[in-house]
Amino acid sequence: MTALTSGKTRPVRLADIAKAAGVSHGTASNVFARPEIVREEVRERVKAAAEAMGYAGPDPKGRLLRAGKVNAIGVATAEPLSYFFDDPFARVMMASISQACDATGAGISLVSAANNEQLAWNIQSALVDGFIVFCIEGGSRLVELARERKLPFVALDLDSENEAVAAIGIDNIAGGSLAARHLAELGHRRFAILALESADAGFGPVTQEQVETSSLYSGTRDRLRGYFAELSRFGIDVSLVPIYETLNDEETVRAGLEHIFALPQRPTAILAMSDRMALHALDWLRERDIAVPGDVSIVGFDGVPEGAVSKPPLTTVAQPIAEMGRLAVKAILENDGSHQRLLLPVDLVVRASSGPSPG
Amino acid sequence: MTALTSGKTRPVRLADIAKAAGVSHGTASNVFARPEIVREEVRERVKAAAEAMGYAGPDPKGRLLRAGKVNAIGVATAEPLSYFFDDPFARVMMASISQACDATGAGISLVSAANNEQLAWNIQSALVDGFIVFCIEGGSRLVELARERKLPFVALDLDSENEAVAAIGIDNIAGGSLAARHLAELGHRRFAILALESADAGFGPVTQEQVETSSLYSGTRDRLRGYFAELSRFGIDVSLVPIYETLNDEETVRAGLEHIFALPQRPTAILAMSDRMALHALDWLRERDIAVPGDVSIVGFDGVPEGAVSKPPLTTVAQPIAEMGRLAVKAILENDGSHQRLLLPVDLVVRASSGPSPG
DNA sequence: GTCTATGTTTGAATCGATCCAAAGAAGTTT
DNA sequence: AAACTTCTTTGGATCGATTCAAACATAGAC
Repeated sequence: MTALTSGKTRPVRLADIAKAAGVSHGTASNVFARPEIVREEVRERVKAAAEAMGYAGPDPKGRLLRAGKVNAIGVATAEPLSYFFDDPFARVMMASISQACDATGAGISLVSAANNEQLAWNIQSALVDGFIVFCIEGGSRLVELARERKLPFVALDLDSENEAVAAIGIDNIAGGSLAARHLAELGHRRFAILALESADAGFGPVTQEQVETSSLYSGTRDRLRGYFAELSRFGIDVSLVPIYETLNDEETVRAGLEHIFALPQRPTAILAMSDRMALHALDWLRERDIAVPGDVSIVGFDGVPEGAVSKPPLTTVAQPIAEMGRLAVKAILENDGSHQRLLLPVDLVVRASSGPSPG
Repeated sequence: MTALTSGKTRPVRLADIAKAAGVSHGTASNVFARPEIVREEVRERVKAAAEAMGYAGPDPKGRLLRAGKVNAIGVATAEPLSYFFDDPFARVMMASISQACDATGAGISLVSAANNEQLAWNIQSALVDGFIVFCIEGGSRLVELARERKLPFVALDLDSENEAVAAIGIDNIAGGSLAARHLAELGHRRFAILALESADAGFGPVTQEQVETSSLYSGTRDRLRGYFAELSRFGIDVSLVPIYETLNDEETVRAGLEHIFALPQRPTAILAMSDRMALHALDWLRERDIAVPGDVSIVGFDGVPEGAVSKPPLTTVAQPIAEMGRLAVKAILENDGSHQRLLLPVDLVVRASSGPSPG
């Protein structure tokens, strides 16, 4: 019934309907933006013209340029886009970020890319008011790219050593201590550590020195410092504690456990630097009928919801993920030019995966 | 070292650096867009000026207006934003959509809103080249809103009866038949059905007629038709099969099971219209020591990955989720003005939650 | 009949880029 | 020396809106 609804290309601009209705484009704009200041008769005439010509309303592209604000924040990662939907930690974080955005009416743009070149372009051309950067891996380059846009931005996790970038992170050292103390107090003395990466794309057994010297991932380093500081306090010789770095996926976690449990001294307690690793470890242990926490206790890190329903439920160091998401969104939207670095506290959540040492 | 990096507002435009470098704005633009056609000496001069003035590169806002294309697709839902990260089906779908986007270099904008008014505005002002609409609930309004933008768009799930909108869906009738036949062939004769909504925000026991007459959710209706067509074929009186509608959440699923198992004739087989419901049902049954599939068999719908690792693994009707995501993205990006309605086939995936009838 | 207050409408300026036809420069042929 | 290439650069037009000071109407006050 309406005219030309099925026309292929349909470049009807505000100016067109203004002309058709016999008013200036200024008035036509007001009809949509502030209808109350336009005389009713004129308003109806313009609306009728718009309807007749199949005008879809003011094009946001035009408005955007004038207004300057996009009203959307970009969430960037160097991982593929699907990371946001696959990784448990990312999902919880995104859920909290999206709640904060919903509350303020801001949209979310996901930014990422298959390769590095694409990533640069995607960040440079993202239509956003600011960036929240997940710097899980290869963070430094991502942060640099985001910085170059000169938009408000905040890094999640303080992996970047660069003091000049705004960041929201957690106290990794305290978190490590919390986990280690819990197990030590339960009487454990033989430990093994499932670590996150300390250098790009590396996995396998490493030493404390290697982690300390590879400056790229301060999160890994600090959690380890927390573990070791506490274990030393209990008189444990940390130089004998095996550390196995994984890629935070099932395959390398399993490889790590094979390695650890092939050592002469089997551990009674495992410190995992992520819940994801801990959950994979739980599977591996169950398959081998190694009782948790009867034979081996395990403590994760992150506090993802999956940990609450695993078999057994996972003792873990919980990050205030919801709080972090909220603060990140706030930092972007209420940006005042200052860039602060926030260190949030973590919490030990004791569930059933940790118990007294069998010894 | 660099000039005014910390200035509060910093409106450096391309024209500014052009003037500073003593070239026309056209040339300055070329330095960034097609550097190879600019003489090296000039190029360096412009770049130096940009650097000195703290120019972050061409503002995408400006480029956008000229180019017309945003290079991003919007994914819209009437649920809160966090739906994308919480719901298993949505997550798998989003993962496949994001893979398709990654492959083509397109970005993703998440569109949603707390209330209906916000939703309208968010859709009207979203900077996207097209919409993929998740019309799980309240689909019709959402579809209408997206239509009004007159951008390419495609609805996921054919819940909208409106033949004029492009949509990608699955053969719900065939899917229902597949599930029902599988159980009937295993000897089951006493069935119960956990249904999705057939009318807005409704849950509780319903009759076949109620589902048939509430036209809002054709997905629910068609799955039911598939179930009943097949059960009738096996001589089962479908008017005696209890149907309980849930909100697809734990609470209402549990309420549904309480209801169903309080009936005089306990079922030996449950047909669930979503994996999410089926998984909650599995929990409920385990808590009551009702053996699956010993006492009761259950078949889900969707084919989410969680179903493969549940206890026991879930027999289900798998949707080609990855394929749907890919096709949806393709439909937006290669939009040729035509709107097609695609009906994709589904697959029965037999796992351990279904077995011979105990009778 | 002039003045003022109030309510509408106008049209130029602006947002920040890209595109392109035409002009200019420098080097080759004829 | 004129004609023809080839390579660079220029500056105006354009994308689609919003904003705002000024112009214009209309009505009521004096």
